[in-house]
Amino acid sequence: MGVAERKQREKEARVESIKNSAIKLFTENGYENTTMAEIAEESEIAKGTVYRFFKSKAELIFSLMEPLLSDYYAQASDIINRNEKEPADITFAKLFDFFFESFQENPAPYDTFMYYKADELEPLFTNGRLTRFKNLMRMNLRILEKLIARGIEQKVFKPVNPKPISTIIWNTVLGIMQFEQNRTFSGGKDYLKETLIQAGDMLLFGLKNK
Amino acid sequence: MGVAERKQREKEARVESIKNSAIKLFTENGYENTTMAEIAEESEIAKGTVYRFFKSKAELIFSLMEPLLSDYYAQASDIINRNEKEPADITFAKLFDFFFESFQENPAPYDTFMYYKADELEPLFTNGRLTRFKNLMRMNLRILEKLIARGIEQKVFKPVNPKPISTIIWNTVLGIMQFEQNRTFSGGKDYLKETLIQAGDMLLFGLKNK
Amino acid sequence: MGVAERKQREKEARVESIKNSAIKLFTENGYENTTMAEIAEESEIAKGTVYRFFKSKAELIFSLMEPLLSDYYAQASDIINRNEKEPADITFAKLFDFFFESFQENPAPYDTFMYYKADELEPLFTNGRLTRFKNLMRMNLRILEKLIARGIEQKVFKPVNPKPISTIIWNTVLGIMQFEQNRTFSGGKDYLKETLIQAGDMLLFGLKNK
Amino acid sequence: MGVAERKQREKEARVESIKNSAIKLFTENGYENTTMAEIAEESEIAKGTVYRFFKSKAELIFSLMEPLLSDYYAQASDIINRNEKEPADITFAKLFDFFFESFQENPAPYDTFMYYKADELEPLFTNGRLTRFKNLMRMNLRILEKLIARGIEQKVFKPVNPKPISTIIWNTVLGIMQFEQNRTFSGGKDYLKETLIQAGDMLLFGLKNK
DNA sequence: TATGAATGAGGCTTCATTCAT
DNA sequence: CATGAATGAAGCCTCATTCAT
Repeated sequence: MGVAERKQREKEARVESIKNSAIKLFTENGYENTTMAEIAEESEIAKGTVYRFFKSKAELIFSLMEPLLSDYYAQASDIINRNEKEPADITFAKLFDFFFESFQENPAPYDTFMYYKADELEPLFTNGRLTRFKNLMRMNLRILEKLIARGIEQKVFKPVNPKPISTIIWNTVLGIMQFEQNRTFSGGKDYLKETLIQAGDMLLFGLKNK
Repeated sequence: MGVAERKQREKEARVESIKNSAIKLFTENGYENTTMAEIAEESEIAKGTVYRFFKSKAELIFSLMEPLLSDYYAQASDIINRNEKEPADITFAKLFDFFFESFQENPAPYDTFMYYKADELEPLFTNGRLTRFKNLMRMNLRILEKLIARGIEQKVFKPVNPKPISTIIWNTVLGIMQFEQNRTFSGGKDYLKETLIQAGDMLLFGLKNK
Repeated sequence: MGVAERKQREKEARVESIKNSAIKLFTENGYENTTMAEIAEESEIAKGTVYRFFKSKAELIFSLMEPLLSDYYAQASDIINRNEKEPADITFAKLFDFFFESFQENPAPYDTFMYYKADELEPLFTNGRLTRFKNLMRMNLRILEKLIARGIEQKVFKPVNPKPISTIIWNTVLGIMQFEQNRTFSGGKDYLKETLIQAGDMLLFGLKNK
Repeated sequence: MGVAERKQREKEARVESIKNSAIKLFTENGYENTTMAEIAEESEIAKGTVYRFFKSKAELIFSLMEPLLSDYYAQASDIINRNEKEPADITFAKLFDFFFESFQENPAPYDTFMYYKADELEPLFTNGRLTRFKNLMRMNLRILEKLIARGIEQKVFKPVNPKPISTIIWNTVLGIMQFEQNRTFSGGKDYLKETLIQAGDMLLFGLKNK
């Protein structure tokens, strides 16, 4: 007994390796321009083996995106719900920091996530997955709306409409990440960190009352 | 007399029809998930006819994206250069209004443009097209940087680094549009206009000195 | 009356022009690599007009090949039948000269003829055309066999089997022409005339008794 | 142990099978009139499988033609260089026998080779392949020229120009083979062997001094 | 009658997925 | 379980032919 555990560990290592290869290649070339053969080769395992762990290419990308949204929701709602009395701008800053840190720690999957517009997921995912995915996305928006609404109630934020504002925030961040992904435009230098922090400041500044 | 003109008009109508079908389908399903056959069918013409007007699928999407960036640059640089003495926040507001209006007038091609990250264009475009495309993108960023730098000099804007800020602005806008494109998330109601205007205000507010 | 004739002349000029363009292009690029559009453009007439004169691409190449074989047969059988008493080697030399001269006068269509192996004509031609074409080819071989048989009877030629020998002769000539067609192999210099004459001499020499 | 070997054998069998199907169909219908789907079906494998072994249709026909020319050159130059002192007519006879025997042993690929005029290869092959192919063809001609020149020096052959004569020889042989390929003309009976031997005799006879 | 735009069948090729070993 | 060869559906594009003007 120890064999089973080793097997288990090896299996997990394999899954991890496949995911990493997929993230790398999806990020570099896009979902459609990445073949399962390339992912397999990058992982140094056989094509057939990839299918042991992921029923399809769609399943594979889904398995990269789902936990990201899911975990983020768990953590974000925790931050927001745990500090109900705290001024919303402080909570907001915490939320932003959390996002930024978890991105810095493990940036790869974010790219994959950003890669897709929900519309393109439609032909890709079976109905169940698509629904789950969209729900997660909506939940993440709602929790942010909740925080903004709270800030307004606390008179910490201006009396804005929380729905569009949550969209602005969410997409400012994603847009920047997507954009900075290719040095092409920014002229080679990596401004991602600086840009994200500035964006956080600007957003918070724009929200604050007075 | 008039036959040639009518022919010309019909040809243009067809080109327009193909472009519209392409925009619709690319927006709905993405570039890779749209076939030339579908575009032809949507335009109610034969597959071969599409190729009379667009040498390839890549040529087709390029012809949707290029004029957008190109026209926008022309107009934006005009706005920015024509008002050198004007306070930058005023010019900024004009720029934003211009963007918003031209988007409202003809929103379709914007979707297609937003669809693509430059990385994905690489396998798609021949080198010449890719270079042209990237250049246009960079030019649009630069003109915005120029305006921000001017505002800083005028003490109208805070002393920020114009490079990341121009990226923030550009992507806030694009991110919102991309996102609002699917009602799914916003719950069906169209917040696009409201969101964009709010975003413009927030950005400007975040930039302004005092 | 004059108008009709001019029309007729114009029509014939057009047909001639199309044929010449076809010969040129078929020779340069092969039948499959030549499009009807190219032929039309080379002739400076519209694609549709080509179809006024030639029902199909196959009809067009057929109309280039058929008269060649047909005329050659007419002339060759005339030469052979008119000189029944003459020593066969003399007649053979006449035949060869005739071929060589008519080739020199108007070499283009020969290329087209040589271009095709009969097997490839099968998918190309309707049954009637194919039969006619093969018959012509066979008739040309038979008339040559007849001359050889006569020479043997006259003791002017060795007692060979006329069937294979007629094939050798026919194909030596065609083979050389096909080959010399591209300078590539012969190193740029045009040896066609010299080669054909030498070949005629060799063939005759090989046939002669003593 | 043995599994790898069997796999290897099976793979080779498949490649062989594809090549044979290709030869058969190219010979019967020509390169352009043969589809990859037909080749696959003839080999009783899936279309995609053909592409495991041959990157493209052009690669497939190239792989049929190249070794033929290449091997022939190797053997022919060996025969010619090994017997420098021998009378050239004897060497010539050996060369002809060798050709005839290797053709009898494995006639199929010769058909494919004969099928193409160099001009038609141009749009087909990438520059590297085309160059290699033309070089091989030229090398084969040169070695024959060398033998003829030697025979002239030895006073065994008439003082002819070796260049056109080598062309005559090469094409007499190819022409006959190409022609006899379709029974159509010869009336069903197979005269190929007889014809080739006769041709060899005639050519040698035509060359010999005295 | 001449034109050339429109048509759509069909070819080559790729690649997600299956399956025998 | 792992492997990678085999499969065949599906996409892009060409071009012979038709047809409206």
